[in-house]
Order: sequence, then C-alpha cells, then structure tokens
Amino acid sequence: MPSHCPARVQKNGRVRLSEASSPKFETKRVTATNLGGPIDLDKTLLSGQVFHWTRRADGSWSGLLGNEAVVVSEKNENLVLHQGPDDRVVRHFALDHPLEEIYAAFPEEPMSQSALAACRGMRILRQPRWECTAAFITSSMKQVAHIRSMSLAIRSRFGEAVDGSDINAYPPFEVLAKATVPALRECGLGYRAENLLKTARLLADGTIDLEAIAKQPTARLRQTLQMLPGVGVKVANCILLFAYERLDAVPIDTWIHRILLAMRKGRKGTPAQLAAYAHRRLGPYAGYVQQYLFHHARMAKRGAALNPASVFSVPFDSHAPARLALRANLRWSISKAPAFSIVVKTAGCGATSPREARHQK
DNA sequence: TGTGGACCTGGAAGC
DNA sequence: ACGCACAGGTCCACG
Repeated sequence: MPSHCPARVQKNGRVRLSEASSPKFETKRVTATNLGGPIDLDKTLLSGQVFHWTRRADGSWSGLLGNEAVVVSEKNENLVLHQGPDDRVVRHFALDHPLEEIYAAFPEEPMSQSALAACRGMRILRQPRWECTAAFITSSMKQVAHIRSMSLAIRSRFGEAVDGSDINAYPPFEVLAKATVPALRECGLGYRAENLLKTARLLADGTIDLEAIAKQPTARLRQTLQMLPGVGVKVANCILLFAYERLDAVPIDTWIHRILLAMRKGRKGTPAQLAAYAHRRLGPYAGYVQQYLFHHARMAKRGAALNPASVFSVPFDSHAPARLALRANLRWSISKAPAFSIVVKTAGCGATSPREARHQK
C-alpha cells in the first residue's frame, strides 16, 4: 500500500503559452505556464477536499497556498498556472500522482467503475497540514457550503492579508491559540469552536507537532491525530488522506457508509468491520476510490431525485445502490424502495450512520 | 464493546 | 411565510 505518495515526479516541459493563445487572459498580459496533467480542475476543487477556492467567471480558479495567491485554470486537461509559485502548485495539485496506475487499481465493481468514468482527472490534493486539520475539525455535521463560510470567516477575522488575493491567509495555530471561544463562535463554528481552539493550543504549546508526526505509520498517525479535540476517526482519515498522503485512508462519512452497505448488499457491521471491508474492497488506493464514489454520489444527488437509476449509470442486478444514493428524496425512497426503506429511513434521521461511523477510544 | 443523545448553525429544500 | 428536518461527527454517559 502506498503510504507515501509515489515518487514519480513528472518532467514538465514548461510550455510558455503565448498571450495570443490564451485569449481569456490577454487583457492581463500574464504569461501562463502549462504545469501538466491530466487533471479535472473543477471536480478536484469541488469534491469537498478544500473549501476556500473560488471559481471565477472565466472558469479559472483563485485560491491560496499558505500566504501566496494562486490562479490556475484548466486547458486540454492540463493545469495552467497564471499566478503563483509553480513548484508548490504542482505539488499541491499532486500532478505526480500516477492516475493510470491508480485507475487500474480501482475495483472491478459497478459503482467504483461508474464513479471513475464520471470523475476522471479528479486528484487528491496535498494540503497544508494545519489548514486541513482545522477545516475538518469544523466539518462535523456540516455541508461543504458552510464549511467554506466558516473558513472564510476565520480567515477574514484572524488571517493576514495576501497580496493579489481577495481573501486572507488561514491563521497559523499560534494565532488561533490566542483566540476565544466567543470570537470563534462568531465565525459560525458553534460547538466546534471549542474543539478548534483546544487543538490550536495543543499545537501551539508543542504537545503535538503536525510535521514531526508525519513519519509515523498510518495506524499510529491516525491515533495521534485523534488525540486532537474534534478529531474522531472520520476526520482523522480525512486528514490522513488530504494532508499526509495516505492514499489508502478511507474517511467513512454518511455517503460512503451507505455505498459500502450497498456493496455488502445491505449487510451491516461495526465501524471497524466496515473500515476493514473498505480497505479490502477498495484496494491500495482506497482513498482515491472513496473520493470518486463520494463526489459522484454527491453530484448526482439532484439528478437522482428525478432519475435515481442515473446516479451510478451502470446496470445493477439490484436497485439498492440507486436507492441509497437517493436518500435526498426520502419520501420517494420510502414509497418506492420498501426493501431498503429501513436503511434509508434511519440514515435520513441521523440515527444510523453518524453513530456507526463513530470511533471508539 | 455497543448504543443513545446532546451539541451549534445556516444554506437548501419540502410541504 | 414559518417550522421542522437535515448536514461529510465527536464525545460522553450509560447498559
């Protein structure tokens, strides 16, 4: 299993695109740099890994890498850099991840193959450790849109301005460690405020060093991360996958939980059993498979209400997967899918998956 | 080891 | 329009 990122760095012949060949940006007279690919930038930045990037009217994306403003776009499935440090951008967008090798390792299983077909080019980013940890501490019981708004509020209130960027840098933990619960609550964190503050203080006083622990093996690192307030097994797996390059880590959220149950034809299990199953079934790049399944299911949600069978557009011998992905439309599920109504119903009431995804200490 | 329930908040969504 | 349910969990108290 690849506990580290495969050290296969692409030799990107940096192609200088003439201004004439990138009409979108000619007014700014910037020199665009082709950083390579393939990558699907929209899917990568919309798949719930990062939360502060902004899509511009011309289709390019602006965001921050630490304290540096970055603007990128996609052209012919390649990543094009318009602003920012090219070496760090290449690394952040993980252009060295061997996608074809990863795809070859996807399970021969309908939902995984369907998700792959729908999400080709989506990459798992290499995120700054603290930012990623903080973002996912605030993520519990929250939708992507709100995680984003919390991130932006924290940046606005505690972060430093960045040249060439509309938004501030994410405040270092030393800064947040000096914040207060009420101040963080004003950023919309709710009960998460206390967790983020306590974590920032644990890092600030040196109890845990997010960089030093990077050399720990995955299982141990997961335990270490779970020492942080607000970090349970699911969030720990997100951090492992998105900030520590553990591409086999599988965060089991409500979506993945239901998908795993569908793969097991409804057979339930303890969180540990489901996690073990996920690793067995999803293979050495289970984290990648998980991300594709998650994004595909989420994106198909709206369409699912109209045409449930299209969620995973592959033939099924059972309707279960479509029903599971359809949970958004609870009424429909119950009326049309009696065989699965119990699973769908309880999950919809929040009585099943959050609990079953809970870790035990 | 396994379950029940509290916890903040607001964008999205259904009647 | 207003009210309730819900959303990418965690943590703690109990059987």
